Amino acid sequence: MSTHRRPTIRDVAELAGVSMATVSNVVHGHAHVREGTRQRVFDAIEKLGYRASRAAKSLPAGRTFMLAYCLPGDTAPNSALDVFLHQVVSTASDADLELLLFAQKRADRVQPYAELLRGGGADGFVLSEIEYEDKRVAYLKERNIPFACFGRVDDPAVHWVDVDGASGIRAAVEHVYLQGHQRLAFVGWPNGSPTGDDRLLGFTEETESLGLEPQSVVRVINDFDAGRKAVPNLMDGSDPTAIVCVSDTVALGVMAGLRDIGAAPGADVAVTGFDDIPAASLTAPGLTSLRQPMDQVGALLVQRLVAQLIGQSAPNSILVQPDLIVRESTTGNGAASAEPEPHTRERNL
Amino acid sequence: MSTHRRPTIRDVAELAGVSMATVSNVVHGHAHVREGTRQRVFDAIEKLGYRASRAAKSLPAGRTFMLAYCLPGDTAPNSALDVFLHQVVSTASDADLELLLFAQKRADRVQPYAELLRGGGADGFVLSEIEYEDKRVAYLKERNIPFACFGRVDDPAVHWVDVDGASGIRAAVEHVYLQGHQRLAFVGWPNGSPTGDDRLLGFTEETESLGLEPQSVVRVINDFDAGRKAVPNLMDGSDPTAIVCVSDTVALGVMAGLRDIGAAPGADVAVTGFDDIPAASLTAPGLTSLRQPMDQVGALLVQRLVAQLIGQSAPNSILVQPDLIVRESTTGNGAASAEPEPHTRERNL
DNA sequence: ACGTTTTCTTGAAACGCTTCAAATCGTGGA
DNA sequence: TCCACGATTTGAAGCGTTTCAAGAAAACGT
Repeated sequence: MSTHRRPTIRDVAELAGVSMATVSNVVHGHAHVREGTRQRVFDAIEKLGYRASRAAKSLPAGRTFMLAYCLPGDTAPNSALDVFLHQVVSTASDADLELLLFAQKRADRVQPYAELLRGGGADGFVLSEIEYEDKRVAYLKERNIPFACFGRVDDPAVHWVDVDGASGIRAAVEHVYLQGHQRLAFVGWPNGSPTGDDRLLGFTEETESLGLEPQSVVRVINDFDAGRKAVPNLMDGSDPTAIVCVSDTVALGVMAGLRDIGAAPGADVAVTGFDDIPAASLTAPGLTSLRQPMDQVGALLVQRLVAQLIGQSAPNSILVQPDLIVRESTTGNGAASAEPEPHTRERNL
Repeated sequence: MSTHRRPTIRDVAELAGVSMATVSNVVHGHAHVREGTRQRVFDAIEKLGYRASRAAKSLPAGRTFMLAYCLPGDTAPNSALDVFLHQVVSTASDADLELLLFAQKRADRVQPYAELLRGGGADGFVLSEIEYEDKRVAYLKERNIPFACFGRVDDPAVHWVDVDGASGIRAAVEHVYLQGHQRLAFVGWPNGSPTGDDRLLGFTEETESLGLEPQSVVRVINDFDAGRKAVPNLMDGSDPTAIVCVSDTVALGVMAGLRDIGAAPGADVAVTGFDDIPAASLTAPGLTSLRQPMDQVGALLVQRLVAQLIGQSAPNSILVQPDLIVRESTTGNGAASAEPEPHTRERNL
């Protein structure tokens, strides 16, 4: 019952028969501590299970020993969040940092950051869902607060990590090309998102470089139905044999749309997506897609952040490559009952 | 360039011409502060944009003003995490609490909690993925640390919130029964998980109560392929016309398995899932499923926790009801091109 | 006008840790 | 043996808040 008081540095000092200052020195590996003393202190620490309290450390240090991440405000499902967060937390923990989560409530994207900073804040921020001219970037940069972005930023001073969407799409195009497809189409997002624009760029670049004639491109919002409804238009003019999509959601819609008009995705028309969301492998035929290495991204972001915190310089921007995951939507054997790769599991939270 | 120092309570005191203690009193709404003084202090606070630093508040208070949540250790996709976390963070924020995220690194489920607590900890924990005889529950309870579980715990003293899986499955059974199905089957998880056992219970209860003869039940791990491969056995003996599944992942596998043997899910055999993962609506036919109200759960958990923190008593356990989302997998019009409900969108992180 | 109350304010200690100038130790050279 | 000097260790201040006993001010009754 007696909730034992957490041991303080004073308890350790007394047990080891030294002053609090010495304990602090030992803990911080400061020079000039005699070996015997160091040992006694370590023993005491061990015995008491001592660990400096975050709050007490913060106060004199003027740092919080925490990073912060703002959950996006909308409620759209974000299937990669768990992997991403897990990696962010783990990497941060390696640098003895913890992760504070906060959320955007209103439309204002900057306000939650300002609010958090007023109340003690964090030592640095991980940003995601970067948009062109992102207000948050401007806000944090102006205040000299360390941050790292998941998503490219057009400012050489800003640290960012992004997935090379263009390169990913190029790989998808090359893949279907090697499967013998010559007439491709691209289903993209509306103009104006860094991610969408980048992926489209990959499509035009690669089809050109393969010497294919200009291919048809349609743009829809990121939505299953939008993809589904885009199919009739798409098959109208150019009559493509492969449809490269900007996202899995759209691609799955396209697959449904193909079935609506009596075409078999995978067998009659190849389809590729992007993101490798769980649904891509929970459907038959499985959807060929590009997996974003969210674990890498998470780790790199935190490393970037930590580098800033300890004043190290490091390259500011990094592009990581997505992996092409080939499934039956581009290989044709749609009814294959043997899945090539182990399926991921879905859990209850 | 000059990174303005965050204003402290002393700055406010000076500007308002009062002592720090008075500022503190005003902020905390303590009695006996003259109206004029209160106003002056508020003005100063407003003008300076003052907010007490979390760390400085923590120290004398002996609390951290933070809740903590441990991300599950494995890397299985958890599509509902974002909604859940968002709600947890928002609700916590309403009580002026922030959310600290940490992660399990090794197999030991308790160790990360112990570690976090040693280093300053948190005022309370939100647990998920509760198992029978959960070690974490024992650990925290023993130490008198406030916590609330997402998942039922067989201990009246423990605060928990869970989704009523049995009731959800009963609704699914009733639904397919009303569609005219009499021969049902259940695809469940291996014995031993509170969630899986509960859902199975709903199936046996409801089929019995409907006066149906004992139905066949198979158990598989929570995996697409496992569901897919279970179909042949299932259609062997009892030849069910409706298959109720313990999860969407399994259900999607079952749908694929049905196609493998030439049956049309939705048209020939009805299929239901559980969890309403994004994939359930990103497939054709859409999968009838039970949506867990993760937002409710998140909010309730935090409310439970806050009640403990401020010493209020409140009912310890709450069951929330999942919503049956009917799609074409049980209504037959599998090729319908008009989806009944707006599709959710998938984003890049 | 004066002693009492009652209402407002405030000084200073305490929270646990870091820091740094100053004190103490120990050792080699004279 | 004594002193200087680097190696160790430590006392005490300070980080921003809260708290509470105690002081100051306003209000009251006579």
